[in-house]
Amino acid sequence: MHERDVSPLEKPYDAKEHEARLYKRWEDSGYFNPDNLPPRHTTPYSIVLPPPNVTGTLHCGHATMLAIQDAIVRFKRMQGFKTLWLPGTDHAAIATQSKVEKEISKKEGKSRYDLGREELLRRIGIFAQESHDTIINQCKSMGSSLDWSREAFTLDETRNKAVYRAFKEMYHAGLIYRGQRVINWDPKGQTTISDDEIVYEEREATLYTFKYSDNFPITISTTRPETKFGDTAVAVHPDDERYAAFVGKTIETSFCGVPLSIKVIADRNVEKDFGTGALGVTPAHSKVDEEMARGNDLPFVQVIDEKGRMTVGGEDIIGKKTAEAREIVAQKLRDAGLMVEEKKITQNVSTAERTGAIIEPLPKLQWFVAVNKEFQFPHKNKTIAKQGEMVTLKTLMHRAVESGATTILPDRFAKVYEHWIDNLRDWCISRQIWYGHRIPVWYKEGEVYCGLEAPAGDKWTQDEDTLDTWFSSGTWSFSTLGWPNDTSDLKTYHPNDLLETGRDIIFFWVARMILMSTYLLGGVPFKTVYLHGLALGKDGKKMSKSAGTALDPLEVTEKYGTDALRMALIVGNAPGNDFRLYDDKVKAYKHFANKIWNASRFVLSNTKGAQIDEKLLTEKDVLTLAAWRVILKDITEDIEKYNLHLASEKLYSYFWHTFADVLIEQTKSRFQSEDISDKQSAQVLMQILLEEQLKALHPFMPFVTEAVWEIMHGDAKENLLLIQPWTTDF
RNA sequence: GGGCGGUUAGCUCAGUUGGUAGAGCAAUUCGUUUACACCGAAAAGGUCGGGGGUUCAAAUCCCUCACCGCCCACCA
Repeated sequence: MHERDVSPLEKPYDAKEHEARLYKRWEDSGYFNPDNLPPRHTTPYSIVLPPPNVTGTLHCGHATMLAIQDAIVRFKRMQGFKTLWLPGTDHAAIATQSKVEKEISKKEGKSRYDLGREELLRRIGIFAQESHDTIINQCKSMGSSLDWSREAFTLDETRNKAVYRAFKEMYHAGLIYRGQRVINWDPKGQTTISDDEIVYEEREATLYTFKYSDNFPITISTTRPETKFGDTAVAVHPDDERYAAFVGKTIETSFCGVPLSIKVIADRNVEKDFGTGALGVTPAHSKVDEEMARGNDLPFVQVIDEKGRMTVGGEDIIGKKTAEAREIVAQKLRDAGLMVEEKKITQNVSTAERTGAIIEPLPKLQWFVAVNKEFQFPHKNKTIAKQGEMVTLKTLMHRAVESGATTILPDRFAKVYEHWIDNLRDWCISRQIWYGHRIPVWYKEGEVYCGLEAPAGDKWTQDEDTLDTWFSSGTWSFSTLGWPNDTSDLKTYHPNDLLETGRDIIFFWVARMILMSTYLLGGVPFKTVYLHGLALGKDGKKMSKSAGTALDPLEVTEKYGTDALRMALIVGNAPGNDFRLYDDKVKAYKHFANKIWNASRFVLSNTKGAQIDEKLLTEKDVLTLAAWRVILKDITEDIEKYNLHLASEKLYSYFWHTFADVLIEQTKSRFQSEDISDKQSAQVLMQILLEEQLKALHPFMPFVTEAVWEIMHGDAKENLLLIQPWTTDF
């Protein structure tokens, strides 16, 4: 039996004295790795960490996910599950490259083209490694019980193989294709981006109403007159009698000195009441117009290049940026008496998430994932579809959730997910940046070959582009477990039991993981998706680094302790809802950590040498213990339903207001009592209650509870609170 | 335009299937009798956004309106 020394409890709880030390004890014990857990841990339970981007440091969003996931993982581990929480980081392609590029440009005035591919990648590699190290240490300081022996990186060798295999299988199935499409071009980042990487910003714009020229019978409206050099049609609503006589005709005209051949077409998407009810169709510079063009067999005329400069127009226009050209064109129209009206309107402008640049739709040859293409489901004995059944990727994504194989919490997000899939278009996966997985396709004189290495023979050149970072993170649930190799980890831990992540990346990531897993493995990637909300500042607005409203989680833990921050991130944070994080809230839980510490001191110093035997309990104390266990049962069920916000609050409330305020106060006289059996009973009761509460609190406040436990049970690794069995005597 | 969330004590938020309104923080009064002042006790504070309905009973279910926030679509 461990000889209890309560002297460390004499002063107030100081998180700094214990945290790094205890984390090391946990790590050294090996218990973060499920393979090392005691034999009672048989049934697997798995979570993968959403890999933080190697773009810098940990923010409150990371702290939130770490607090929630670690609480769940510690709970499951104590319950006796063979618990795996697998860590990793994300190379985050465009985010990382643009960050490094920005720095190089600022410090050295050089662009990526000055450095060249190899040198830029070398620099990014250094930056990524530094960020990685910082982030890993920060994850550890949050107390995260991650299995570091299985750490993964989206760009490491194993993940690289997985990405290649995914690409190859989809390529050969015709689900990845190369095609000429109007894509979202980011003129600042000089790359394509997917529809999901667009952020709409409301801005004021001028709606110009005019005619191309005097001989053209229809007046049109646009906010971008400079694109009209690329018009090949005018579209009107089929029921619009004003223009019915022109439909089907092609009119030769000109625009600011450039000849145009305009076909008048009818299309249901045109609003009769907007502007003049007629719209100039620019197939090369608008996705909507592109669709009309394909339906009506219209030619594409590109008039803007990748730098966002004009390639068509007069001397005074060619080479100008679009915004400048717009003014020149408008002035010409005014001068020629063609301008009918100029009106201010507010308009949603598409901007690039990462660079903030206004998106320029351009026709380009790019790689896409076909989400609507039918194919035969290739897997045997799967519940999501029958082998050979005709399905699309969309079908599979739908079925994952509709079938109940994956449950989304809170369930209202299931509707959001379904709606997104319905509207999904082919996913553009090629990027013109250098940091990332190079597209594994090789070309030679019209031949195309898909492979990691060039085929035998000379003159094969690899596709210059890299893959969208979400293509690789889409494989995360299984690439982290060793796929495409048939590993025992994959058999044991896939599908993951839980995916816990921010509600803002349900489309980017959750949906893509479902796509990849249902297609490549034939089943869902995880059984449950738990979406947490955003950590907001005290003002209720999104924290922003540039506005200085971002809380640095490490500064907060420095001040109040990690347990305090973890509690502040969990209590009152209902699934899916945004929540505010502020100093006072964290402070309240620092006080709670101290309360636990002091109450423990009282109990331990008054029960030295006393036995723990429930048979010694008086009738009344039996009832008190039973009342606690009713609450504990409730708490257990809350955690199992992932209602951590309820469980944590109940624990807080019981510990403080029942255990400390009532029971401890009562025992003060009982410990002095002449009635030996009553005194004994009080000692037994208080020890049991303390132990069971420490266990129950451990997932939420691992450090202070482990520190007390250590005083009670010594420092043998088998006695770590980390692996003590969850109380089940309800 | 479509959808979702929110509106509960001064502030920040809980409230699981309808059954007498809860917590933390702040503010008030009192209290340092050996766990803790990073404390305790007491009292105070709400017609649960407005209106209507269902019910013996509504913060909770239904309808409607208002305001705040978010997401999706993209009317040129």
